[in-house]
Amino acid sequence: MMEFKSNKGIFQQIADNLCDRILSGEFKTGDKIPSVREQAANLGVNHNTIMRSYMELQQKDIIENKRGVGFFVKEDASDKIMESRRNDFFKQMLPEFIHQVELLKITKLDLIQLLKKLK
Amino acid sequence: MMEFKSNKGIFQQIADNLCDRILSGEFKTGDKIPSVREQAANLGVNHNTIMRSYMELQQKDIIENKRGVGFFVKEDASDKIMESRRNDFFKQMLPEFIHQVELLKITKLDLIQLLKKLK
Amino acid sequence: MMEFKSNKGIFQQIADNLCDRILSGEFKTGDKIPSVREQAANLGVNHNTIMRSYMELQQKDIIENKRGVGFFVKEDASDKIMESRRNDFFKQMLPEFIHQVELLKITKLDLIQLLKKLK
Amino acid sequence: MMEFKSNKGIFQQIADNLCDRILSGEFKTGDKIPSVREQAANLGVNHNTIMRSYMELQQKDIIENKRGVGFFVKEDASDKIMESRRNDFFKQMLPEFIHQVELLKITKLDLIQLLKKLK
DNA sequence: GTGGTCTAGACCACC
DNA sequence: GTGGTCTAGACCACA
Repeated sequence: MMEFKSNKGIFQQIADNLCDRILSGEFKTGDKIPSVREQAANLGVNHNTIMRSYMELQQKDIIENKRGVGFFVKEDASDKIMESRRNDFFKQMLPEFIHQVELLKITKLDLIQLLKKLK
Repeated sequence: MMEFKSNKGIFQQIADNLCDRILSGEFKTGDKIPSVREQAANLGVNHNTIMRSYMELQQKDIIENKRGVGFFVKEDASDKIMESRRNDFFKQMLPEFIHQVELLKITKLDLIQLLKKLK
Repeated sequence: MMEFKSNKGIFQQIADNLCDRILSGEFKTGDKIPSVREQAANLGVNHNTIMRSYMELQQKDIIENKRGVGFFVKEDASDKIMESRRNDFFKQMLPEFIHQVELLKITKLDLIQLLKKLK
Repeated sequence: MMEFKSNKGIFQQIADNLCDRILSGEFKTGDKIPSVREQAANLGVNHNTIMRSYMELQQKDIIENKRGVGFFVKEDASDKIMESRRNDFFKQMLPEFIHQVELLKITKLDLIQLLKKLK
């Protein structure tokens, strides 16, 4: 089973979670990831939902399918994941973050203080 | 016209945008904001969508409706907006931001450099 | 209703068919194509199947979605379709064709005769 | 090892490949073809898949099984393959080919040029 | 056993 | 009204 947030699609969260596990080293290049239906059972989710996650990751060249055998982690999967996340961060999160900081009139110093504390 | 992001509802983005303009001082207490239909034409959006934005803001006590006349900015609107944004920022955005920074292995120094440049 | 071949996925055939109709000029840039559920009813197919067709075409930049309104033909859709088909032809069909011709020991002259007759 | 296309079954491609080699004269009437397990190792494929290829060819009277010894090329195998291919070519490939050529608006002259170059 | 596709039907957010 | 997601369950081809 797995807990799902309501703001993102379940299939997205499953894909993200798998990426996390690849980044953490749990799955490495060439490793077989859980089969669609096995994963569906694990997470208590319909197999179509898993399928969609896997298709998405396949399109992003993170996993590949060996017919009749299963899905496997592709070479450089970690790099691709990191790159994609970096992209999201710099193009979406960071600008919004800056925008909010400015609107809230949080000064540069305040912000740096804030970040120091929290890390 | 206005560009809309795909991750948030259009009505949300319109409401947010109006709040931004209130915070910036473009609209002050007692000012009339654009009529629903005018706004709809400006933004190239169905008027029902504008209506929903305005209703949302009315519920948050940021604007009020004078029937047959239009919507007007309420007293202390800026404060209410700021308070709500602060809340969102510290409870949602900041934690997520920190999380991403850590995942991407962006160092404290990198981050501070980044923020200095961009502001 | 629509007749489907068994060798290709239904969703593929539906996407292809829509492309054909774009190429034929039935749908032009900016036109709204039938809504997912309307199309589903038209073709006697589940709406998920139509959805998949449309998603595929959206990814290929042939159609786009206006939220809450429907799917619309994008600019240069015809060009993109033609390019994609050309690609398929030269990278898949033509080589296989040549291969078969050689195996069957059909001479250049025979072949040209054949093509002249049939066109 | 061998590269497999995704549009046809692997077992099909293996059978086709073997036929190609028979046509080319690499295997003649009475020759023993590679054993199932040897072939499986060569192609990096499950032996069941090879088995299915061989069964298919056996049914078409192209090879035969001598129990405990192996599979052997039958008499007139080449002729049977050729006949079957001719059939496929004229009933399926050629019409589709013509259809695509017309869709892509490739002129008769272009086509002939193309075929001259490639052969 | 593996993926892949399709259906029927539900529920949701958004316009 | 529009798309978008999910479920449950079925069926198929392929390895």
